[in-house]
Amino acid sequence: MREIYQPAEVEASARKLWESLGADRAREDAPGEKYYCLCMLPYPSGRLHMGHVRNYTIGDLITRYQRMNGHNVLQPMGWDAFGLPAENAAIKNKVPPAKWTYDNIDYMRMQLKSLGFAIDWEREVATCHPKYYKWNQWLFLRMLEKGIAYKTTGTVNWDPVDQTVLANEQVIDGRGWRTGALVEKREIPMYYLKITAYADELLEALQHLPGWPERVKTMQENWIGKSVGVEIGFPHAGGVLKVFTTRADTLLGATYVAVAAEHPLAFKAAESDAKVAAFIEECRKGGVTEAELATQEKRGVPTALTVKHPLTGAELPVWVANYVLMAYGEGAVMAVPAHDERDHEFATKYGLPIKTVVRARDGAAGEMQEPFITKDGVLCNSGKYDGLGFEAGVEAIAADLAAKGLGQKRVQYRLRDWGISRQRYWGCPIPLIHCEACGDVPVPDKDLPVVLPEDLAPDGSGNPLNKYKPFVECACPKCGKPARRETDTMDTFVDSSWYFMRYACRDNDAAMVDGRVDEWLPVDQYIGGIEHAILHLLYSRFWTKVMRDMGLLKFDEPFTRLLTQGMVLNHIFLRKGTAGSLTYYSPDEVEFTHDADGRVTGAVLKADGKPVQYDGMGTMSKSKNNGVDPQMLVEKYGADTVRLFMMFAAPPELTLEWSESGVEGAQRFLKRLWKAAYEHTAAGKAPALEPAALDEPQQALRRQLHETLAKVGDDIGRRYTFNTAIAAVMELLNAVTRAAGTTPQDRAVRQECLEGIVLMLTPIVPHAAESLWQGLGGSGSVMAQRWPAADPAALKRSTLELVVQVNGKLRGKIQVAVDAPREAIEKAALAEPSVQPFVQGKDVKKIVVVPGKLVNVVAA
RNA sequence: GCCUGGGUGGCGGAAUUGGUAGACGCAAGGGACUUAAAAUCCCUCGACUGAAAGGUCAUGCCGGUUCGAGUCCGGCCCCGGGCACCA
Repeated sequence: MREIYQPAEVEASARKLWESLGADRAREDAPGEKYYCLCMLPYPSGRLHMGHVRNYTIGDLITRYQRMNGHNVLQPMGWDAFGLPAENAAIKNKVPPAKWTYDNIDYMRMQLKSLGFAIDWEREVATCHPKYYKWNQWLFLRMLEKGIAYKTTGTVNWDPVDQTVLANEQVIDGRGWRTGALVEKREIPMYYLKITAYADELLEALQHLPGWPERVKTMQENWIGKSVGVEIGFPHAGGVLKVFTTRADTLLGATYVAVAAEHPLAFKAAESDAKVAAFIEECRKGGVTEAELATQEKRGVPTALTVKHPLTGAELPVWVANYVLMAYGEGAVMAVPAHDERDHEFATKYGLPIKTVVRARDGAAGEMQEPFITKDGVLCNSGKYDGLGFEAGVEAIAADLAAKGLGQKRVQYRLRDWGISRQRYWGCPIPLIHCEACGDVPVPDKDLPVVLPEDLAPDGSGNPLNKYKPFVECACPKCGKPARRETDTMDTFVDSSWYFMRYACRDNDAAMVDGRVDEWLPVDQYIGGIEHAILHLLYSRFWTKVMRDMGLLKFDEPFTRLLTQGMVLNHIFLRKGTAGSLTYYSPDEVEFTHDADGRVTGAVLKADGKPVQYDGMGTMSKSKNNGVDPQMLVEKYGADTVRLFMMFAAPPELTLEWSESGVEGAQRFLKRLWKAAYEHTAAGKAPALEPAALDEPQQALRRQLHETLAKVGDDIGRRYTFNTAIAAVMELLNAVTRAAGTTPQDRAVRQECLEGIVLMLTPIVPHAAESLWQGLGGSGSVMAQRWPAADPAALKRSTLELVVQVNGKLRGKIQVAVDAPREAIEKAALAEPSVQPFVQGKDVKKIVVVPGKLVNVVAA
């Protein structure tokens, strides 16, 4: 081996070796149990950023670790290649999205290769490729046949100036991003997938995913939002108004009902009431996001309509209110101001009656403050229901309602069906044809894929497919008459809901999936950003179950274990344009300004010296222009240093604020390791290790090696705390460097230590490990080596150190035999000179002994 | 607003099941080597106090449980992530 560590040379030769060995190819017939290690596929935004490096380094680390443990590992890679940023780039640079996307893929593939990830590139998939998205279309048609896909209307953001639908991201402070026009809600026809039909299974199956983080399961559980309640009918002149409530017990406290602005009753009221009509119109302003709806001021208008209380027959006024969401339940609520926070706020604001029907239990502590929302009370002012608790109250009232045909218990989910229609060009075409005579006609399977023309360039004013006759104009597959092709494309979440299956059978043009999918899947380890905790992961789970029910595959859940990587954050700087548009500036185009005391006062753009707005920390992304390209670092330090630094910076699940400081430390460590190995091998071949012949310091060093092997195996294999694994290896190297002995057994122990260090680091810094392994005299590629196991014999020790506390404060340490009895430990602790002053003259009340850890003397 | 995480030295972080707070690394300061610089090596490095040994305080804030709390409980503050058309 060379005297000096030269990353560029080391990395090039390692990659050449691995390529010649075909080391990264995954073969179905290779020995070892299969292990599918998958990272979320990147959007080809142009360049990798540090979030990608973190994600894929974790995946590569696990891949290589599992290979060393004898598994036959598949690690593929692909491109989530449809989506909005390509259209934005097209508008800005006048390049067709396809060219922009394919160029980006080429560059980013090169970047991934330069980082040395052990990816099987022969399985690469790009979702914008017709051979891929053909199967989106094929499965969509199967879903249509089964009624899982259906058509109805949905609400979108409408830019009245550009006459186009806007993504939520394109709505800034309620205005269109390009026109600055106030955005409106608009109802348009869309295709939906019936994910709600799987709500129960999606919820229940979370119980059987022990390899998923609790927080992700909790988030999905709350997202699905199962609630058990009662659907209650309020009769009125034109029929019955249905509401859903989980608090049917409070029905006698209902003093009005409120409906959403999009509710049929609201429209009916508006026919003869200009104020109601104006309010509905007012509610149409603004965007459609839940965050926007939930934070707006609660407002409403009364209508002339009333409904009858289903039990008392009393007339209750109907209000139209913006806090009632059409998308949840029935789009209408019974309002019980005394026992619901939102109803209370609304009733107080508009002077509506508040009737208390729940009081605290007799003898229960706590004051009765309004609104009294606890379920732990008893009914009052409710006639025959007085005295009942929550559950008994619900049961009794539900039974009486059922008898009248005005109520039934049912389950309500917060989860809504998945709208997949997008009024956008750069996506997978929805395979339908609209015929005046035959209606919506599915494209026959033989005509799939419906290929997206790749040379169109959007200009921001809507989907260019609409104006492109060769695409739009077609013959009806049923009657042959001229017809119009659907120009909406699919949500890109469709593309990413099954890509991990296609890696197993990418070469099969005759079927979406084949038997190899059941061989490789489910994914053993999935790794990706926490931002996908709900949507992507839920859609993939749903999609898998749909395919299972169609007999296309045999598993129920796509991802057995999930590691949610923390976001890599960076500063965000922006300027607001005249029409409300935002321009984001990269942190390296910007400088913070400071006052005389060094405090940050603001930031200016280097180019013009004028202020920019600081928008806090946020995820590295194309849209915020705050991604850091790893390429400079890779070129300067090499891939291994970048990988090591990234893994050492923090545990994988933690959010990370980007900082480059520490990269040099990672490089320094590799140089130190290289130097230690070089100096060791330069002195000739080390003799064989004779464990029985070791002196005390040699034994201690060897024990540290084996303790480190045990810890690092646990940190990587079980805990997934790669930072502490690296720290332990650093400590070991420090100990090896300090032990300067040159006897044959000193050299033998050092050889064992260095080999262990190199093997432990192989998953993290594979290129350097390859050279070091060869240098230390190892045979074959380090890629073929097994993960080193700790030798129990080397771990044995005869004494250990216990901490002595007095009243919980550290006062001393004692050495005791491993098998020392409790009495001896207590005696030694009390006799310890540094402990003496704190117990002298005091009454020792109790001595707590935690075996192997500490002694705590309780004295007063 | 709702759901879900996080907050520990100058900085990234460690402390795995309630048991030594600050491992490992960065930055900084001092020293060695060098004509010099870089690189490398050695030492110091939470705050206050003390000549030292040591002592006291300290894990966002307030309170609680416990022999013992960064870790558990209650209440707040701040910062991320998601909220269904960014991916």
